[in-house]
Amino acid sequence: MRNANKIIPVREQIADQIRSDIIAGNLAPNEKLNEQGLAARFGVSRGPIRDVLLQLTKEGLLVSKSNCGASVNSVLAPELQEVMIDIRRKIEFFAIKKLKGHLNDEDFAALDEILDHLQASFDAGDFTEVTKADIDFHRYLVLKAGGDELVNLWHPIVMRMRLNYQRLRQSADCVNEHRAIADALRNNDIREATAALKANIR
Amino acid sequence: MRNANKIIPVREQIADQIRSDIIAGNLAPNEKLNEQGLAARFGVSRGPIRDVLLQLTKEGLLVSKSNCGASVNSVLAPELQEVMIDIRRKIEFFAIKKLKGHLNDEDFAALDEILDHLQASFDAGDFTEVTKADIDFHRYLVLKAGGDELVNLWHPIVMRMRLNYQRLRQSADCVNEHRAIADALRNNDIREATAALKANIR
DNA sequence: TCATTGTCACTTGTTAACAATTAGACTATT
DNA sequence: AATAGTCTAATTGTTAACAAGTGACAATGA
Repeated sequence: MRNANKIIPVREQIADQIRSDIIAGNLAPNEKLNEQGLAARFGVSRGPIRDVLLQLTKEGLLVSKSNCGASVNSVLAPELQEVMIDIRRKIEFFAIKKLKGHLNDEDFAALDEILDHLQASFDAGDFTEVTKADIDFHRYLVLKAGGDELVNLWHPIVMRMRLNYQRLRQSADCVNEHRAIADALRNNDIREATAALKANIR
Repeated sequence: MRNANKIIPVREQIADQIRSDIIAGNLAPNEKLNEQGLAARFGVSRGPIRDVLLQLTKEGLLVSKSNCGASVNSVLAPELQEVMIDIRRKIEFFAIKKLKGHLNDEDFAALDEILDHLQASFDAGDFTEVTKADIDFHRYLVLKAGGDELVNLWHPIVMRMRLNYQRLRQSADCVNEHRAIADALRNNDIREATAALKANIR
């Protein structure tokens, strides 16, 4: 049983919020982020804000030039996008291969919960939440297979990809694709799971 | 012609120094880093130090728990090490494929300079410098092919790999392997360059 | 007119003091 | 003696003031 009421540091909460804003499109590419503006918005001083901007810059969501502040990164060149997709597939293929036969009922319950949330968000038309649930689903598998270490490598890639197709492909297939992955995992059918993942990550 | 005397921000200099310390083994895995100790050492306040620790944590060199500080990360599980190698090869293969026919004399001069430095450092027995030159060589190609964007993805992986085989494989082959890569690129022989890279990245 | 220089508001970088949290030692109790 | 509880010192998290850098615009001079 994992810790139920986990504590989330201030800096993580702010980072999540800004990530959401970028995914939701509230912050357009090349838009500049003002430190004291953000500080006022979140009711903290500039210190933690600076921490967050540094983190998001390291993740590739922002770009920052010395003495000039941080702004939202623009889309990747198509060729780099391809490389990112390749790498992300490699990581997640590794994850499901490693997890074959090691997922228990608790894991599937957690995945189902995420899928339900995904479905509900999609029905409600809340595409920001759809994206978050989508990411949560994949993160669960990556975390289980490779721990924080692998998540730290994987996460920036996903966020960078998300930045690219802003809200382009939020079709109804999204839910089905993830259900297909979960079902294949439940059946221990790695070939099918890999195929489903490959179809989903693009 | 690119800017000759480029300015390096304080925070980058400190980060580089700490990275070197970790690579050189002056900072052992699990060793804790004290903020005000580092602040005193570099003659700055704790602010910039915190920035650096955050950065290095995002790079995977350090791990930090809330309110408990940062410490040097330990080695990767072998299976994750394999994944890292795969990903790094993917990135660098992409780089040389893209660079085929696009490297000019200036590029080769820069690579030769790095190789000379590598050779000299190896002869002098300065293995920390050898490692840096090694990384510089690869970084040059990755940067040229994919820009900062790709370097940002690639760099943490390399550093994380370095953390693993501390100073294990600093054989004389190191120089030769890199010369082989440079020569193959000069001859526009991608097959050979890829093979040489594959032999070098392991 | 055009280029150069100086000024000014604004933003980021840095610092030092303060608040909150932790780890370790010490004591008291069973 | 072992354990629980409390205290203290050390460390991290946060804040607000100060220093330094940037970009835009006006003034100056050829």
